[in-house]
Amino acid sequence: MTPAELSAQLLTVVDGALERRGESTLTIGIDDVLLERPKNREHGDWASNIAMKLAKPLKTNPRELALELADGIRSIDGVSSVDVAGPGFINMTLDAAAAGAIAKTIVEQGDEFGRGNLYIGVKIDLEFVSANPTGPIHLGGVRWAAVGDSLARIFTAVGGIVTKEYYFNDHGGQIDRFARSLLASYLGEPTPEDGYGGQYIADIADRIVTGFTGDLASITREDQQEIFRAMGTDLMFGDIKASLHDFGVDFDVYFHENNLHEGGDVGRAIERLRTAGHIYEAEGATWFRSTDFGDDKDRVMRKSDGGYTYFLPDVAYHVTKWQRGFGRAINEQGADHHSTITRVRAGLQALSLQIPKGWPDYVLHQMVTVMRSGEEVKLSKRAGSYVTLRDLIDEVGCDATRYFLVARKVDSQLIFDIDLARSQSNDNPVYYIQYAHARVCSLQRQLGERGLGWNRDNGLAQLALLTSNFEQLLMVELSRYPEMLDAAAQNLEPHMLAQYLRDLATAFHAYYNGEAILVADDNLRDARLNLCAATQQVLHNGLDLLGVCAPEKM
RNA sequence: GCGCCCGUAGCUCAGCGGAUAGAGCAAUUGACUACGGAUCAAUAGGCCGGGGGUUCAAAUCCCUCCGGGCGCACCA
Repeated sequence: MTPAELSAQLLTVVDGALERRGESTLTIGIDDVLLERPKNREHGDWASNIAMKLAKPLKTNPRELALELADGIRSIDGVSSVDVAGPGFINMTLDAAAAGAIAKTIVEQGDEFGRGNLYIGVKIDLEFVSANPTGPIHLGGVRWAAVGDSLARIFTAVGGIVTKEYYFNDHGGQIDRFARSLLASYLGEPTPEDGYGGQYIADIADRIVTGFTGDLASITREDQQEIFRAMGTDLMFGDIKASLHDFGVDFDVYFHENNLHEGGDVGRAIERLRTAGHIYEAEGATWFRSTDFGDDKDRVMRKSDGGYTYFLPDVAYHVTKWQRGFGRAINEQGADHHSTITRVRAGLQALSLQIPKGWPDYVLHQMVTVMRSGEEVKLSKRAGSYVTLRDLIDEVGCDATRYFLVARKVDSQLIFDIDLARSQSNDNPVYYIQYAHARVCSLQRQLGERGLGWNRDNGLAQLALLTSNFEQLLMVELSRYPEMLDAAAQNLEPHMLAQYLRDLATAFHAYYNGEAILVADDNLRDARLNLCAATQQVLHNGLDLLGVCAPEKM
């Protein structure tokens, strides 16, 4: 019996009770019949607070109503006992066969288990990382990469058609500063006042000098700077892409800001705003009257020097997303850019393109504090102090880094202690989860070595033998997987998956230590092996959505 | 000053309307000559930042104050 089936049955019982009371105005939907997993095992497999919710509108005592509903629930097939507890909770326990059915479902559905239809057919654009190619990708960007990529995988698992997109900012002041810094390094000049420092600048400059086929020394400084700009961003971007790839993160679309300028999107957007009367000239600049759309002050769109601020290209960029047919667009970005949200949405509204008001969605994540030797490392490209993705892959490892970064809620500031991550990487919960998976694999290997077999079909028929407390707890965890995945997708919170997998691994390790799996009794052994296989499958499916591997041996 | 986010065990974090607030690390103590101890079991550790409210029920929702982070550019 699946949670949804129980929920539907419960609804019928509640409807019956309402009918008996001649209550016709009160309609109860499937969502109102709240089923929850009690934290305490003594409260059964499932609990409902529906009696407490209905007591008031029905002008009755919650306990009385609960007792009445409990009578109806007792007759549901697969429910073995029902109790009323506390102020009116209805606690239900399933019989062993009904509970064991989850293992059968998982083994039969395999890789498909947990896939849902929450976002079936929905085209989703997920933009993340989008770091400027002015330096190596650092810890903040790695957090985006881990979270964004997992989110993309989760969306896909619940039916979404996902495009992972990277907005490549190869235009504007930051890039100029980067180019000037490279040039200065080449010429042996000190780093410009507002430029970037760090060893990587010298490295990139060297690579440009080596790679450039013409005679750098004989061209003008302007031309030199242009060379360093073009080749520098290419090299830097290549490095970023390569380290992300090694981290298991690849994008479907790399959108270059330059295309917006060259393709005329920016110009068209500004004309459309002008025609609609949303812009004005003042102090030599062109302004957007964003206060008409909820912003707290008007914004400059075109600077007095003729260049655009980032704002207009951003809006034009989102217009292309809309025009590319993404009913859902989600941008992941650092909390330090949160003020762009109002502006981008305001700009899109002003264009009158029938774009919904709350479009696009944002996932903001708080900043990462890096600790090393007990002290905070101030991250700064300019000062050249940072921890790069490459460092993390080399020193901590992909799986541990990904798990650590995705296991936290995005809106909590997190502290990344390099020494801890490196020296105690074995304490990372990811190994605990992977170990659970490897243990099941080991059991299956053991079978052969002991000359035992595993009759899967018999195991599926014997699931009612799984009656121990360990087994019951493990099955409860397993059955939570689909609903947990939906919740993670709905709330844009992949950390729920990371937490879940740890809980599942805990339930498995406890079982493994508490009961022998490879027992002499064929029926019991087959049934237990099926439960282990189900666990292995869910661990595998879940880890895959985190971009973490599920090893057979460790 | 205004806006967004966060204050939960010594540390890092879950829980976000339900029944005794959870986990990992750190501390203390145990476990089968073993299906891999990268494990398990147990003890100890909390006025869930303070104060008001809403509710049958608040760590969770609302208000307020106090702490911390991040924004508030003709930077991105």
